[in-house]
Amino acid sequence: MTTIHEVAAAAGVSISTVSYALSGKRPVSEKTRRRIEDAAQTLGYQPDAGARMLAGRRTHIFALTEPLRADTHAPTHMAFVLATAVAARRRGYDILLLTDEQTSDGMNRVAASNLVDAILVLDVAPDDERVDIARSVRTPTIFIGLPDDQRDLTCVDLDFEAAGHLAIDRLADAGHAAAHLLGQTEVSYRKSNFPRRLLRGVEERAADRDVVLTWTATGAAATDPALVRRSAEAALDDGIRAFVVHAVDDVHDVLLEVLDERGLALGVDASVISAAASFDTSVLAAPIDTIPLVPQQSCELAVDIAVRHLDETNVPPEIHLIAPEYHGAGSVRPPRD
Amino acid sequence: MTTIHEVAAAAGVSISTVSYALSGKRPVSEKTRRRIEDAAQTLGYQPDAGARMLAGRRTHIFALTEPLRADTHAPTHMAFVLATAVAARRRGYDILLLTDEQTSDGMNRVAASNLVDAILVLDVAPDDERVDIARSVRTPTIFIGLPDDQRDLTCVDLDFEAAGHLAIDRLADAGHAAAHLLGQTEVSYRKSNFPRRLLRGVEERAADRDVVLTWTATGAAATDPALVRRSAEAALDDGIRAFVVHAVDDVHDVLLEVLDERGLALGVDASVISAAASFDTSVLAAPIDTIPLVPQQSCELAVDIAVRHLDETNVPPEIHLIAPEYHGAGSVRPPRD
DNA sequence: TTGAAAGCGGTACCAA
DNA sequence: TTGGTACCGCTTTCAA
Repeated sequence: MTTIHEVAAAAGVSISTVSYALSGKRPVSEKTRRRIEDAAQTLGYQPDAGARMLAGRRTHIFALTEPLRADTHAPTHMAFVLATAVAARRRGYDILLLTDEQTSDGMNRVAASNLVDAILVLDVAPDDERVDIARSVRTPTIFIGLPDDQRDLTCVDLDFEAAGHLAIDRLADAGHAAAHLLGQTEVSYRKSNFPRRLLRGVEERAADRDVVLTWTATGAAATDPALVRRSAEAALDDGIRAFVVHAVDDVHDVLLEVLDERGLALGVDASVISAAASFDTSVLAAPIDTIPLVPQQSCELAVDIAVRHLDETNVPPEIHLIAPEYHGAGSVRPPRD
Repeated sequence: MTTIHEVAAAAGVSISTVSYALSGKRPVSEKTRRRIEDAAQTLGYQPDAGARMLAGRRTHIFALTEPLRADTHAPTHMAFVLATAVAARRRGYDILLLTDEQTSDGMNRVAASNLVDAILVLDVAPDDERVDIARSVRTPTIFIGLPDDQRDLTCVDLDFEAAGHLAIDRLADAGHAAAHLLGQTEVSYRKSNFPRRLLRGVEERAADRDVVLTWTATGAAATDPALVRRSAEAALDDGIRAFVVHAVDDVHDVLLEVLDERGLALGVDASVISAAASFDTSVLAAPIDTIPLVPQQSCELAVDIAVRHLDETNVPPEIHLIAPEYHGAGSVRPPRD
C-alpha cells in the first residue's frame, strides 16, 4: 500500500507538500508539483479513504436510501439509482446503498457515524418516515421527489403540475374539447405523490380551458392491459380524441394498438401526449409527443445541491421544481387558429 | 458528535475499556460493560467511520460492481442487489455501488484506497474485464456468477448444469421422449454464461436419456411474445408435450396461454418445468414445477465467503456451485413405472 | 514556496 | 479486569 510518505520521499518533499500538490489547496511550484504527480502516478498512490475521512472530515460518499416496495417499477427505479451514481461519481462521490428495513436506522447510523457527507432520498412517499429523520440529522439530506410535508426540506423534482398544465394546453390549443388521462397504477396514487400532482395539474388546466376531462388509473397494483384497453375504447366511444398518458411503456403500446385498430391516425384523427415518462419513448410503435421525466436531470441537480451544501455554509432548505419540456413528435393535431 | 472519550467519561472508564466493551474483543466485567453500554446508548454514540477504518483496518463496506447493460432484466437485477445489501447488513457491512463505466477504474480505486473490505461482482460476463482486476487487487473479490476463465477466482452460483440435468430427468421419468426448451434472449447466450450452462445441462442429460430435444431463444434482445408463441405452437404441432422454461415471467404466461388454448391440462396432457427463474412463480396463471434460482441464496453465500476471507487468512479461491432444488407443483405428469 | 507537527477518533498492544 | 498510549495515514495550521 502506497502512503503519502512514500510519495513524499520519492519526490523529495514533505508530506504536506504532497497533500497540497494533490489537492490543489495551496499553490505549489510548477516543477515540484510535476515531480509529485509523477511519483504518485508511478507508485499508484491513492489516498487512504479512512485517513482522509478522519483528517479531512469528508468521506466523499453519499448515502442513497431506496425503500423497495413491492409495487416499485424496477426499470424506472434502476434508472434513478444509476443516474444518481453517475452524477455523484462525476463530482467525486461514491454511493452507499441504504435499502428498505434499513431506511430509518440506516439513515441515523450513517449520519451518526459520519460515514457519508450527504443523504439522497429516492422513492419518496407522501408521508415518508424519512422526513422526520432528515430533520433530525446534521447530515444534509436531499429528497428526489416531494413528500406532503416539505417544511425545512430540500427537494428536487419535476414540476408535475406544470407538466399537467402543459399537456392540456397543447391539447386545448389543438382544438380538443375533451381529453382522457391514462394514469398510473391505483396504488401509486396512494403510495406516491407525483401521480396526484400531475393529475391535479391536468384537472386544473382542463377546468381553466373548458376541456372535459376523464381519467382512469391503469390497474390495481400491476398494470392491467385489459383495463387499459377498455378505458381507451370507452373514451373513444365517447368521442374523445385526445389522450394524456402518465404510465409505463406497456400502457402506451395498448393505446396505440387501439387507435390503430380503429383506423385513427396519430396527429390527425387523434392526439396523444406522454407525460412524465422516464423510459425511452422512442421504443414505442409510433413517435409520440412527450413531456419527459429525465432521471439524469433530477439526480444531477440533487447531487449538485448536495455538493453545494458541503462547500457552502448555511444553504437554506429549498424546493427545486424542474420545469417540464415539451418534445413534439407529431402525435398531436396541429393547433387550429 | 459523540466520541469515545465522552462515553468513557460518562461511564467513568478509559477509552480502551469502552472500545473493548463495545467490540467484545476483550472480557469486560459485567457491570462496567452495562455502564458503558448505557452511556453509549443515552449519548447516541456511534463510532466514527473514518477513525474505525484507519485504526481498525476494516471499513465494514463491501463494493458491489454492477455493469448495467441495455439488456439487463431490471427486476432480476434489483433482486440481486437487494439480496446482497440485506445479507451484507446482516453481517454488519454496507454496500457501495460501482456502476458501469466505473467498473474497472472503480474496482482499482476502492481497492487502492482501502475504501472497502471486499468486492462483490454481479452480472458476470463470460469474458468479464473484472476478472483480471480481481486477480490484481489485494481486496478479496467474490463473483456472483461464473466467467469463462475461473482460474484463481472465488465464485458463487447456482449449478445451472445440474439444474438442466434435474429438469430433463424429471421429464424423462414422466415418460416424455421429447422436450422443448424455451430459453433466454439470444443476446444473453452471448453476453452471459448461465444460459449456456443450463442449455448444456439440458442437452447432456437429454442425450443420456434419449430425449429428443429442441430449443429456441426467446427474442433477439427483448423478449418477443409472438416468437415465444410460435415456437411453443410448433413444438406442440410436433407432438412435444414437455417444456423446460428458462426465461422471464412473460414467457411462462405465453406458454400457459397456448396450452390452455389447445385444451392441454398441465400435469396431465403436458408437462412444464420452470428452470432457474428468479421471480416469484406463484404470480403465474397456474402452479408450475420450479427449479428456482434464489438470489438470496447466492448473495448470502457470497457475503459469507467474503466475511470468511476477512476473518481467516489464506482462504483459497474456490468455485461454489449451489445444488438446484426441485419444487413440485403438479405441472409435470406423474412418473410412469 | 515549503516543512514540521498537532490533531482527527478510534484500535490494540503493553503494563499494571 | 482495567488503563495508558503508540500508532493508523492524512489534512491543515503555524512557522520559516
